[in-house]
Parts: sequence; structure tokens; C-alpha cells
Amino acid sequence: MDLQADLKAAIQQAIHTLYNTSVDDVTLQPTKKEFEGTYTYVFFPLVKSLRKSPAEIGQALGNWLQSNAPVVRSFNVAQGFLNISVSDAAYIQALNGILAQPDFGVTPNNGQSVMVEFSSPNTNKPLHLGHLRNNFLGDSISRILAANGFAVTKACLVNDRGIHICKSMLAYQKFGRQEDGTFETPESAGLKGDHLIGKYYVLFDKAYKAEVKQLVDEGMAQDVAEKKAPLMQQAQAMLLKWEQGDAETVALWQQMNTWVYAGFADTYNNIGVSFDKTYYESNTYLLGKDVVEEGLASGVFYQKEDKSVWIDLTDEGLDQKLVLRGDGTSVYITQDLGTTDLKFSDFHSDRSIWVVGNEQDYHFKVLFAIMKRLGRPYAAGCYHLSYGMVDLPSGKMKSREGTVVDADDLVNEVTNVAAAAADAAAKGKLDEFTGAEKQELFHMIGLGALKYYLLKVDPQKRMLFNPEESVDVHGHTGPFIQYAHARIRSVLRKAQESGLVFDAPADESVELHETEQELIVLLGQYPKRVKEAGDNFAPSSIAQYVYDLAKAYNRLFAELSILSEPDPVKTQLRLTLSAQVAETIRKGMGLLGIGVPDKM
RNA sequence: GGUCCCAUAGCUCAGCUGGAUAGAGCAUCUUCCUUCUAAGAAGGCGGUCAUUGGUUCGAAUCCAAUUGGGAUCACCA
Repeated sequence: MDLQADLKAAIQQAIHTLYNTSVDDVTLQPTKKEFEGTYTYVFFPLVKSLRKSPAEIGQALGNWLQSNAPVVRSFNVAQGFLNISVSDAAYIQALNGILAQPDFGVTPNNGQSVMVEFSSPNTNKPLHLGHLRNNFLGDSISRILAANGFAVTKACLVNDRGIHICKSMLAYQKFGRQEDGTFETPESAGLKGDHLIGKYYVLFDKAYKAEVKQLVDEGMAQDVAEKKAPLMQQAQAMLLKWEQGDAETVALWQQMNTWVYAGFADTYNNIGVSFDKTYYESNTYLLGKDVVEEGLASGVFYQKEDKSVWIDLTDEGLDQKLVLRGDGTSVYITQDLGTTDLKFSDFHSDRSIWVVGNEQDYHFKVLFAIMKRLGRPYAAGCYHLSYGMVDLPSGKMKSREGTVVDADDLVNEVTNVAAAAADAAAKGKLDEFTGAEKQELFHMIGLGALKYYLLKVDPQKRMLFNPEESVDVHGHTGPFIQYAHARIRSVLRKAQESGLVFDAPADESVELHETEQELIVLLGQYPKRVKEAGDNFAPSSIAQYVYDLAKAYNRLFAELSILSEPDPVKTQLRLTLSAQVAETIRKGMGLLGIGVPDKM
């Protein structure tokens, strides 16, 4: 059924029979296009141990396989390469095998659970392009791990407290009054809640910078001025009041966060991302102190004279790291120690993934090292899915300088461009669509373009966001793949109207075209690619695979006819193959969080 | 200064645990719609895989050094 597995076994048997030795790992690779064959076995390693010429060994292996393995139709030898052509019957058996497994590529429950934490927004500003890469990665890797048999919990840790929120709150108090004397609201401003709060964050920064500049002009040093500026002092005072539970401050904080969450909910809904569990830092920021106590007691941490608590990780190539301030208050990692414990005690996950930008690589190394030293049993299952920054053609995105690309604006933009592209290309295909259906389709295509654009790149790498390329619908893009799916669905619709079926096993005696062979090989790779993507936390490898599949199908579509093929047995095979390709595209794109349309 | 990440075609990126003449897309130049969706397909052009050494039958891939870019080493998060 599985072409590769059959072939590997046959090769192992051949080697054993002919040379009475065994090879534990037979790796096959797809044969290069310049040579004839399906798979290539590289047997250079045998040449050395057998002390025979490559030509001799290749011929012997090939001959044995051809007469003993039904999978093998023919072979040729070039140096240390044995190129094996698979028989058409074996291809078709493989296709029928895939057809018989509705859950092809999905590993059944493996008994393990994993938590994936991602998104983790701050409540002082709306989501931007950088968050989108994070969200799409987190969402996709969650789906990929689920397909690999894990029970997945998607978690979001909201950074809803701290000095940055106080800045927005303060600016709102100062500048939020409207002409009629009442304070601005999302309704009165006509803004989403998160955008309204973001507006005040920007206002704070402007006013604060002006204050600093004035102080510097009056002769104060820059770093002193940054601390002494009245707005900063007031923001800090506000944070203190918040921590003391001051009723008025807390009420304002709650009001503003409520608006922000409503805005976030819209955005998440719009980009198709959701969470199973949300943690709020306002509930967790005090955690971790007991972990520090524990570490002190067990000697993992040590205390300095000023009462501050440290861990020495210099023997692991890291540094000495503060885990609690001298005044007993928390630092970032203190919270994370506590929150990590909390997450594991809540869900007892076997593994935990943090989707966080690579500027925090060091932080997570330290966090995991500490967890290991504290003897947490889950320490080995912790993984930081680190991803690179998204750059703009104009350079780095900086929120303070207003060069960020807003997530909501971007999604609207890609939807509009998709609509324009569809109008230009539809040629009547969408005439029976209602306005709402069209809108849904444009959103699916626009978002598909954006998601695919951000996911096709290796997460680890820093990437360049080119606005024009991100909405492109041609070439190596999401819409290209969606289009391939829509074409197949169109053919299948017509087949159905003619009473043809496309879920029946194909006749094994059909002679195959090379594009058909290529597609069957690709389809067979799907489970392996899903597993690889899970093992390596790499949605990009699924993205690449689905593209390859769509591209290969387009070739078949251009070279062969399906419904007007004179031989009904061939039509049947092509329908079955097409249906499986469509299904695999749908599943693969699903792992990226991208929908595929039946018409476009 | 220490540590980590990155470097492949004009541009954006693939290249799995080492395998044959390094692949896509964009851009550019040719072709192909009275035939299942041309948002497509076929072809041309385009490369010293940053550099130098090493490992071996074989290196874009592994190791070391160098150069260039980025991040981080905060009692910020």
C-alpha cells in the first residue's frame, strides 16, 4: 500500500539475499527529473563494504528487485544510484490505499497532551502585523500537533497590567474629555475598543516626549528627564494605586480593558483564531514567589546581602540571573516561574509550547534551565517556538514611530484586494453568489493570501513583509492553492451531474501518465510531511507541500482531460485522484488555518 | 566584550536526518483559452550556495575560523 515502505522492505531483502548483510536504514529519495525512475536508492555505502564495483552491485540489486518485487517495473543504474521505476499497478494500489483511509495523515490520539501558548497581547494597543505572524503560527502549530495525535490546549496569556496600560489610562483621563464634557467611548469615537485605547497610548507617548524634550532643553540629562517627566511619574503613581486596589483606578482599568477585549474578540474572530484558555497577568503577576522560596530552600537559588534572589547559570553558558528583587517584588521571570507551574497544574500537559519572538530566546533558555534545576518533571517537555521579526520594506516596525501595520487594517486591505482580483478574474463564475457569499469568499481568499504569506517562511527566520506580495494571488501564494482546489471541485461537480463517482477504487490495469504518477507519490507523502511539521514545529513545511501538490495538479489539469477522456477507466482514475488531491489540499490548508473555496 | 540566530538567482524564499547538472515565485522575454475554472500551463534568461580551511567516495547541508546583518546579556515585559 505504501509505496516507499514496500520498496524499502524489498531492498533490504535484496541486500540480505544477495550479500548476506543487512542495512538498517534504507533511505529513498525521489528520482531527479533528468533520470528515469520514481525513487532512487543511493547505495554508495555498500560499495565500500562489499568491495565490488557500483555497476555490479546496482545491476544485481536491480535484477533481483525486478524479478522478485512486484512493485518494481524497471530500473537503471548510474554510478552509485539505483533508479527504480514503480509499476503502474503499484501506484494505483497506493492511491486506492489512500482512498480507503478517510483519516489519511491524521494520527489517532497518542495519549499525550500539549499546551500551546500564543498571541499574548498587551491591552494598551491593537494587534499588529507582528502579532499576526505569532497568531498564525500558534494557531497552525496547534492544528498540526492535533493532527499528530496530541490533545491540544490553546492558551493565551493577556498582559493586562503594568506601566504601559497605566500610560493609556492616564492619557485617557487627561485628554479623553469631549466637547460636551463627557469622556470618549468606542461608540462616541466610532472606534473599536482596542483602537481607542491605542490612540491614547500614542497620545501619552507624544505628550511624554514633549515633556522630556522640554526638560532636556532646560539642561537636564536625557535619562534623568525620562524618569522625571511628570507624565511618567504620574503613570507610575497610577500603577502603584492600581496595585493597592484603589477603587477608582481599578474601575477605569476595568472599563478600558473591557473595551479592548471587545476589540480583540472582533479581530480574533475575523482572523479565525480562538483559545481554549485565557490567563490574565493581573491574576498571575504575583505568582512565583513561592517558587522562589522553594528554590532558596533547596539551594537552587541564593540570596545576596540586599535580599535579592539569584540563580547562577554560568556553568550552562548563561549568566547569573535575578529572580526576585531585593524589595521582594517580582521581575518578569518570577511571574513566568509561577505561571508555568500554574499552567501545568491546571492541565497536566505533557508538553508546553510558547510561541514567542526570538528576542526572548535568552529568557526561555533561563526559564527552562531553572525549571530543570527545580526538578520540575515537565521541564523536558517545554519548548520555545521562536520566530523572527517581520520587517517592512521601509525597515523595522516601531510602534512608537507609528510604522506598525495594524492587523485590522491589513485584513480589510487584503479582503479588498481579493475582491478586486476576483472581479477581474471571475468571468461569471460567481454570478449566483449573494452579496454575503461573495464577501465571505473574498475574506477567505484575502486572509488565505495573508496567512499563507506569513506561514510559508521558516518561523526561525526574520522575514520581509512586502505589502504587494502579501496580497498577490498568482504564483507561490495561498490563492493559487485555493484556486487549484476550486478547479477540482468544479470538475467533480460536473462529474456528479453526469452520474460519475469519484470515491471508488481505481482499476489497477490503467496505464498512467507521468503527472498522475507524480501526484500519487505526492499524496503518499502527506502523512510523513504532517509528522515532520509536528516534530519540527514547522507550518512552513506543510505550506510548501500543499503548494507542490497544487502545482503538480495544475500540470495534470493542463495536460490531460478528465471528463472528455475517451477511456472511461481513465476518467474514473482521474476523478478518484482529483478528489483525493482536493481533499489533501483542503486538509493541508486546514492545518495552516486557511479555508479553501469550491468556487472562485 | 560574552552568548544565540541569520547569509542560496536582480528581489522574496524552498532545499528533510550529507547524494547525481542547487529548485520555486516575483520581475523580464516567448508560446498556449470555439475543449473540464488562463487566479492556469510550457519554455528562455538568471548562481563562485558570504569567504577560507577541515571531515569523506560525495558538502548549500556537518565542524572550525573569518566577514557582514540581527537579537540578547536590565532590579523592563
